Amino acid sequence: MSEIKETVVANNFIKNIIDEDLKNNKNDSRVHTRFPPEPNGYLHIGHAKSICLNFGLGKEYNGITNLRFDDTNPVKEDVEYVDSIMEDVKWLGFDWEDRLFYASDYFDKLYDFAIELINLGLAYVCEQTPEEIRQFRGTLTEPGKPSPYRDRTIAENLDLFGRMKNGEFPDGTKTLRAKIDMSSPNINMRDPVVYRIKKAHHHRTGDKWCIYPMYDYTHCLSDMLEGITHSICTLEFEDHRPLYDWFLDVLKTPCHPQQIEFARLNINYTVLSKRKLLQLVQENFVNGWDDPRMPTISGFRRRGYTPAAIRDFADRIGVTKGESTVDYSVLEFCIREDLNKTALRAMAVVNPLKVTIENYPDDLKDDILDGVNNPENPEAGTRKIKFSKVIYVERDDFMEDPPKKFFRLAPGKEVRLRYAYFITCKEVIKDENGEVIELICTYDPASRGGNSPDGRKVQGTIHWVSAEYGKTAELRLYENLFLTENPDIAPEGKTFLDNMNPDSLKVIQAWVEPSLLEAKTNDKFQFERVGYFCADSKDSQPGAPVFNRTVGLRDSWAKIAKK
RNA sequence: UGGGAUGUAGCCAAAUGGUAAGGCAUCGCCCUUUGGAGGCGACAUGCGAAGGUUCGAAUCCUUCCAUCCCAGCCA
Repeated sequence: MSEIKETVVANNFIKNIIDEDLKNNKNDSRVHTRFPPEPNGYLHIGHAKSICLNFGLGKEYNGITNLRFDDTNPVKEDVEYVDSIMEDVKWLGFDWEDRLFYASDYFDKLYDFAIELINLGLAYVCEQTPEEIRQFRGTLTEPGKPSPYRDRTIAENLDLFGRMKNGEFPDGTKTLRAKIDMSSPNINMRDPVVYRIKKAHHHRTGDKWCIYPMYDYTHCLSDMLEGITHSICTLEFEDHRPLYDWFLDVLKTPCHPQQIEFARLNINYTVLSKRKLLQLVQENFVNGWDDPRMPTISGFRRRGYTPAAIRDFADRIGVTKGESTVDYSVLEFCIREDLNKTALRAMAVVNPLKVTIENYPDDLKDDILDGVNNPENPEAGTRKIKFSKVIYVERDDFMEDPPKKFFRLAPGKEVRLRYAYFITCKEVIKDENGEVIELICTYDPASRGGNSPDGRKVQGTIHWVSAEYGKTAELRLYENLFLTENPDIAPEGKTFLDNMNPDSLKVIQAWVEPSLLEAKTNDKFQFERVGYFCADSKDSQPGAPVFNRTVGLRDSWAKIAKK
């Protein structure tokens, strides 16, 4: 039985904090985290980092982790997104058990806390327009000025807030604001808005509410209500922490979760911003959120990445407070490492060149050879592959005038056809344009299986597909979606869209071993010497799979050839 | 030019006053019926800079520099 390998996660500053808390018996030595996505888009690899962190901490410290949708802005949120988020978290291998929550579950309680805030004299109903609020807020270097509505009586505030809730006022005409400090150097503390009026239909609460609480107010209280001990978020919320703490300090609450911020993930050649990903989808630069070129979890899934590879990636990149950009090669390493051990091998010729073996008998049928399914795993067994007089080999595996270290086919050179025979190139046939269209070779019948009884060595082994028994299948060859390391850097007047790679998708017909036509959706293969491929989950038909290139194989010949 | 953070190799990232882990990438060599995989080796007299404290500093102190975030009724 093969155990799921749980890599020992490296230490990080958050674990150091938790270790310290545990030593001091803080939170009764409980560890309770949460993953709090807003359902306004699909999850991407950056969220995967956060999911692995939060659920990983829960698991490692014998604690628990909630899934909570931060759904306080109905105009941006949708059930399509909540469904996809749950699917993605599950697929990554994490389980929130019975702890699926929504911030909207707490709207009643949040409303009561707002009343408490008013009664404490710490919140007021403000009637400034958004523009006025902005002007009164001051700037980074100048303090703000108090709103003229700041000193209403508690009774008046209670009345007005109740009427806001009852829908008596149009959108945007009034807000509930916390009364904190208009001259704070931290702009978040300059009387932040706590509730706004939005007569919008909410995906869960329907039309029950027309006032919705803001993030800062909602998040800390939701954490508190769930008994979260460590509330982990990204760096941009660092400035919000004083506000997070303020609500919890001022209100009567049984516990006070600790907000800890870490740096969000960046990867070169990719864009990880929900806004930009949404734009790519809406403006049809890609074919949906799960387009295999997208850095979304669903995109990686469809591309052929595995949950284990993504978890491994999250472990390798670490967790810190320093902004950083991870090299894409780390991701590729993780998926290759996983697939190398698990993917079945097969042969596929991406760019075919016809080879006729002139001394192969015309009437020889059922020349059946054995191929190893996975050299990394003997239990994967072997398969039968039919050989024939005419085959296809990779066009790149032939050079008419090869350089010194080219170990493949060339006039007069002998190579091994994987699992089959040694062949020697005798003649090169060209069309009227001088294009090579066929090779005439001879084979050595004694080298059947790939070894010659006289012990002679060949330098190269190439893959092939029988022209008689092979089939064709659609391959989708993916490249990076962006051409530049940081797609966000664009000249004046240009945007990240101008940095897109026009060749990020190439669709070709390849010759494949016949058994590949029976591939099921999501089946993963290594096409030997080519790369890892996965049967597409959407466009494959029974008997007619479409293969997505997950990642190419490392290609050290390409490096030599470049020199 | 207010406030909050961060600087360790090409890219990530450990170190908690005791003499710079590890991974990716790169470069050698070995092995190989995948130019894959695997194995072995190389890769920071140096921790943003300059001063200082100390027997001893990436870690402590001072000053400086660079980068990121914040002025939504978004999260």
